[in-house]
Amino acid sequence: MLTIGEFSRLTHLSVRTLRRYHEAALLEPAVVDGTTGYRYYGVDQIPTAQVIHRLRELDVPLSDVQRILRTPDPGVRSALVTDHLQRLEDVLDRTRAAVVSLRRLLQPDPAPIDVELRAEPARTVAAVEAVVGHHDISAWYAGAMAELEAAVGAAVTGPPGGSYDNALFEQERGHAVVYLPTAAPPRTGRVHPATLPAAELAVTTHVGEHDGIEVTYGELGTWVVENAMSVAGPVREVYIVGPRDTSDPAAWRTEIGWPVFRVT
Amino acid sequence: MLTIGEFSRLTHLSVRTLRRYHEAALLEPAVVDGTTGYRYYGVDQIPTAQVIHRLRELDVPLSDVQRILRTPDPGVRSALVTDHLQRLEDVLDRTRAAVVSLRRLLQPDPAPIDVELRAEPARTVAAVEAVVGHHDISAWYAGAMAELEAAVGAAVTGPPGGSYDNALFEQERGHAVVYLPTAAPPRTGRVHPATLPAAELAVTTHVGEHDGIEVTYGELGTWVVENAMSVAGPVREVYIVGPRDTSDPAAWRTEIGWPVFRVT
DNA sequence: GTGGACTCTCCCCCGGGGGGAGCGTTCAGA
DNA sequence: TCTGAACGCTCCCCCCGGGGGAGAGTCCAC
Repeated sequence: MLTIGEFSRLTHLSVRTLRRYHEAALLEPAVVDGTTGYRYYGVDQIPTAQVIHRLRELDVPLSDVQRILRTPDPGVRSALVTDHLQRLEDVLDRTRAAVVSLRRLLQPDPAPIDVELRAEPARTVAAVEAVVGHHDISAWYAGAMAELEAAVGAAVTGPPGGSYDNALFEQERGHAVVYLPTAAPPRTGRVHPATLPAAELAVTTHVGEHDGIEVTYGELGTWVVENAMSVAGPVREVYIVGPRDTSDPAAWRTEIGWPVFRVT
Repeated sequence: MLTIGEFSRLTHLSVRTLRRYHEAALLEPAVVDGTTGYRYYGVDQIPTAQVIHRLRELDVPLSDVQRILRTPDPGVRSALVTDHLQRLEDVLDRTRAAVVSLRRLLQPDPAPIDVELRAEPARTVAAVEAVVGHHDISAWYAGAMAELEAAVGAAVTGPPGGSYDNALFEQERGHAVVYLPTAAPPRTGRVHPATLPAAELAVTTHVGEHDGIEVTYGELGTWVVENAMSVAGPVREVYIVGPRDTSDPAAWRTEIGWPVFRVT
């Protein structure tokens, strides 16, 4: 039996943190003295403590750590861990994107953007839609687009696009639509016909990988306001040239269209 | 002038967060109506908002964001940013280390470790010591060891080593010593003679890169307890084979010695 | 038996947000 | 010109995963 201090020295977890883990039923001392409240740990709890320590270093929430520890089947358990490692990869991607954006933002010479005002008629397309979290977008997009391409096949009549609720960016969660234009939209699985409403769009083209796209959004937003307009409705993107066309990100072209209306 | 809602849509920052940034004097609205308290933002504040957004995505604390924004000189500013990116790299390293440890911990078949009980006599070495943070250790170690090697030169009589306070791991901050053994320890810069006290050490050898070393610590700790002993004093490491000897991490050998005493 | 090290609980603090109540303001359409 | 919806305001409490410190009780070796 080890006192909490000894256990702390052996696991490199602070005494405070150990108490917290006890309270959270994450790592219960082998024995708790009923009268003094003293916690005593067993040597066999060291590996568990270490697993917790590592998982916490990977920013796995305590609740998930608990779920992982309570999973007896090692296969299932390592699947849970792998899952978190995947999430870590996603975080890494976002970090990379933020770095690219930041570099572009801190660039002293921002080239002015070309914005075109365009009246877009309503049109019906093959779409997949969902309420999705900001951070899950790219994974969701990949799945949805794959399904769309399978359903539409060669009947595609233009580049793919998407429509994204502003709430998606403001509250991390919102409605998203991705679509492929086609003459007769099928209805299979998540794919179904959908109508993009007519709108007056302020359109600009983002060149290059998606990582810096938020900066272009900002520039477009500035343009909109400076031209005495206001935004109305979800932003639209059209992937004129994308990863399906070329693997060279520098050649990618993304049209960003923000529905606007004239103020005054 | 933009209302907070409009500004929110344009910058993809939530209204709540914008108010928070105002409160923190991070991003003050261009105009605040004195009677209604309504916040109004200027179009020219969009780039600033975006910079903040990206920095926050990189987990830069608001206080540091503020410092960066208030730095007028673009050179100094980008230096601050680069600094944070460096810190990000360090986080990444720790993440990688945690992943390695985790894989080793979840391995079903942990080979038993060899532990030797050794009475180490006191000895005087050339040392550099400091109170450092857990996360700054590797950088500090690199600098200290470079200084040591420059001071001692060819008079080295054995592999380098270190002694690390337990507080370093428990409270993220503690006393650390790195040393090179030599007959006549010099006194230059941070380098000075120091005496490693005699101790009874439980010694084991960690093979491979340092990333998984915490696991070996745990195994050593288990051994210590199972052999009716208790730890006393800072842990010692001796870098028998390290990056100065070979660039192949798999060949590295690190002796870990934990001062122990027998418990009845 | 005593002193110092250790441990206990309890409360408040941090950062960076989110949810919601309750109320005031704006503005476009009737 | 009125009115109601949408929007804005402040205020309070919540989340996570810890840290600091007070004040009191406990353990153990000398």
